[in-house]
Amino acid sequence: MSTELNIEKLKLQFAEYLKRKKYRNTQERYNVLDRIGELDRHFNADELYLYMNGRGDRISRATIYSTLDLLTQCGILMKHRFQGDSAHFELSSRMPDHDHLICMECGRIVEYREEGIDEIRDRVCDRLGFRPVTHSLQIFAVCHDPVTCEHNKQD
Amino acid sequence: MSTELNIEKLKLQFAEYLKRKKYRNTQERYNVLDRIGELDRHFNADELYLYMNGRGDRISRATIYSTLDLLTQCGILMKHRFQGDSAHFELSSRMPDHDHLICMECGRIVEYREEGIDEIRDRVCDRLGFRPVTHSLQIFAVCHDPVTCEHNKQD
DNA sequence: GTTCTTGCAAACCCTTTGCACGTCT
DNA sequence: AGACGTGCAAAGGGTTTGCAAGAAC
Repeated sequence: MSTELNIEKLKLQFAEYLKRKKYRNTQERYNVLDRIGELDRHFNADELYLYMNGRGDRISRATIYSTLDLLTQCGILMKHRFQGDSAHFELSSRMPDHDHLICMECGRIVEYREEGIDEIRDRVCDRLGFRPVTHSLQIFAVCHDPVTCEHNKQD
Repeated sequence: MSTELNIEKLKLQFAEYLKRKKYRNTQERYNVLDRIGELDRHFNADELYLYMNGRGDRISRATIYSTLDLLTQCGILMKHRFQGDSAHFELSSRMPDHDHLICMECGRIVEYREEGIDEIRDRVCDRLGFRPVTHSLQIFAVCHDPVTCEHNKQD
């Protein structure tokens, strides 16, 4: 829903970033952001590559990786390293300030927001002499109901 | 200090695990655990490989990876994926229930324990219908004092 | 003696890089 | 025109795997 609408704003934000850093406005870079908006979920570089080429865009992995890097640097994307091999990305604006629960049975990733995490983060940073930037609270858990769990693998 | 002493207990725990799973008691497996105890810090597979071969053990990377996997499965080791490429390991018993702060300037990893994280974890699991197993709260921050920070890179 | 584990090297996956061509400015 | 970005394929780093030799049972 709102994700679709936000993409235009994100493209403006991206354009500003490119301009500020003196990077060029290429069609590929904006295409990548468009397609990410269509996906509307966690993805890794190769999933995006396959999705884009599958739907007719002609884009290389090199460009995908390079653009994901730019989008992460300017804060539009969040880059996560969950258990597996590849890095996962998602739009920061999709669900701001959320964390992840990973089901140890089926690997499903559930997003949640919970009060109190920021306070803990700030307390720790204060105590150790750091300035907080961001955090990642990954909860590893198993479902109470195996049926719900097993059948809801993230696609 | 106490780490050294605990290694014998961990070896017993490892032996029990191997027996239960019908895996064999090999010298290499116990050697790996011994050397991890000596390291007494975060490490990745290759650091352990180099350390062991540097001090005279003859052991292959394949065995290192395989044994790290067993030690993780039986809970003796915790496996982390920080920002970089390789997985990091550490003894669970070295500092139970701690989390990590990663300095975004120099990559240093600071361990901390903070009240309230378990409560958040349990609250989230309760709400989402999961049984909590473990968690990992990574705080990304930058130091107030660049001097303190830059000069304390984790070796 | 049989089966599992090891060591080695090759294979593998994800990601980065070098180079020639194409595109933005 | 010049500089940067792209696509392709090859290289790179971390990890896994296939296979023959060796150790545990």
